[in-house]
Amino acid sequence: MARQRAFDRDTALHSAVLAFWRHGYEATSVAELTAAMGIRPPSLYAAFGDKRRLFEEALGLYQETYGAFTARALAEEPTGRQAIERVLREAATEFSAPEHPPGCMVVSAGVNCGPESAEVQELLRRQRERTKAAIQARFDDDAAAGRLPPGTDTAALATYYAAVLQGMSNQARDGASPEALTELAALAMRAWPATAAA
Amino acid sequence: MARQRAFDRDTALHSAVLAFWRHGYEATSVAELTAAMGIRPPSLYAAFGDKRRLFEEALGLYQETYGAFTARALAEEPTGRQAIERVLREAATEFSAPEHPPGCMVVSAGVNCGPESAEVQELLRRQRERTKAAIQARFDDDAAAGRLPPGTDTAALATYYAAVLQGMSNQARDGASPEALTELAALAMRAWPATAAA
DNA sequence: GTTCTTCTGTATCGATCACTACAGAAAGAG
DNA sequence: CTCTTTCTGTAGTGATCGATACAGAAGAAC
Repeated sequence: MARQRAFDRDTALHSAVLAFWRHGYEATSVAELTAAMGIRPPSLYAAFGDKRRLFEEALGLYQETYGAFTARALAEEPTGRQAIERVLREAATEFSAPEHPPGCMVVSAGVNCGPESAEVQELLRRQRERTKAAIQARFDDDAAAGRLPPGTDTAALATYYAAVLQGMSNQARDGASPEALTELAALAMRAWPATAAA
Repeated sequence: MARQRAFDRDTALHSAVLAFWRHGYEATSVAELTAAMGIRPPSLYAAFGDKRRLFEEALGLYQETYGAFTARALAEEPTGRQAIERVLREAATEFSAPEHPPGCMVVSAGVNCGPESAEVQELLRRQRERTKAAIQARFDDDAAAGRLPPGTDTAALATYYAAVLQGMSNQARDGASPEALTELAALAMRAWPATAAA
């Protein structure tokens, strides 16, 4: 029927992920995006709508790839404690891997945005809250199974570990090594409430 | 001799602190700054040089006022443990105080900057490292005095608490209450190494 | 081949960016 | 008063922002 796209949409989207991850939403210009994606502005707008919708798609791809280790650990580990311990341990490696920008895109890509990108900030904030809620859900399982002391505030515990993850992302952006982040993760696990019986 | 300035320089600088604190360095435009400071661009440039130097001065004022609680706690408390415990406790209140933007300006004002503001990012990064080093120095005192188990990695401990502080700043920016942050701080203190003798 | 549709590249839109030229106004020196 | 100096407001600099108008090119239907 018509002319077909001359570039691979998924490859271009992946390049956009890396660009947004490195400099954040606002600081990544369309000119920088088109250069990274190897296309011209009209192709970008035809394929992705506008900069905001491109970011939304990029964030989705990030979650399914680089950021998927969190959901995987939370789903696969038998206990909340083992789940969060694995999340922190894998984050230490992922956040400082040299193959891609440091830290976590969900944590850092929307920090310094003006009011005109309030939608994007809100999108990221909701994602951070979803992660925190998923962590707390596993802790609630532990509490229900008696693996946490009676009366443990699982919401506060989830907030604590969410903050540690965000702090690890910041440290990685400041150049922390995988080893330093792994030590950090191990220290953070010492805050886990002691159970009376094993 | 000559016409004198029609605005109060310190008051204007304080307004600049709040503007930079809220939206970060790059996302705060000169137009927004002049509006917040109640002056016109030529007055800003005559009094402060340019946007970057205004930010440097604003950061200095922030450190002497809103951000001074950290240095104060580290200087005044008798032990490293008491110092970091007070830093976290006061940060819980300061980061979520309704009188000013949430979180810590040193943590959040330079996150999403492009390469053209590398100097500002580096300025903030160095400040974060100074704070981490100041924390570790107090931990080293504790280690030398036998208040920490032999062989304790004080650098890793300082990295951990620096990350917790940054995570608390992020949580505050996401709307965490002073109470939630205080609970977070208390949990973070549970990672403190147990000493064999008291 | 012709037609239709969609993509691509050039070149540009108005708006905003950090920043400043310029002229008038204000205040002390004489 | 005049002179000198510095500040203030208006207005506008070139550059870049996100986003597009337009025309030509590409490919399938016929």
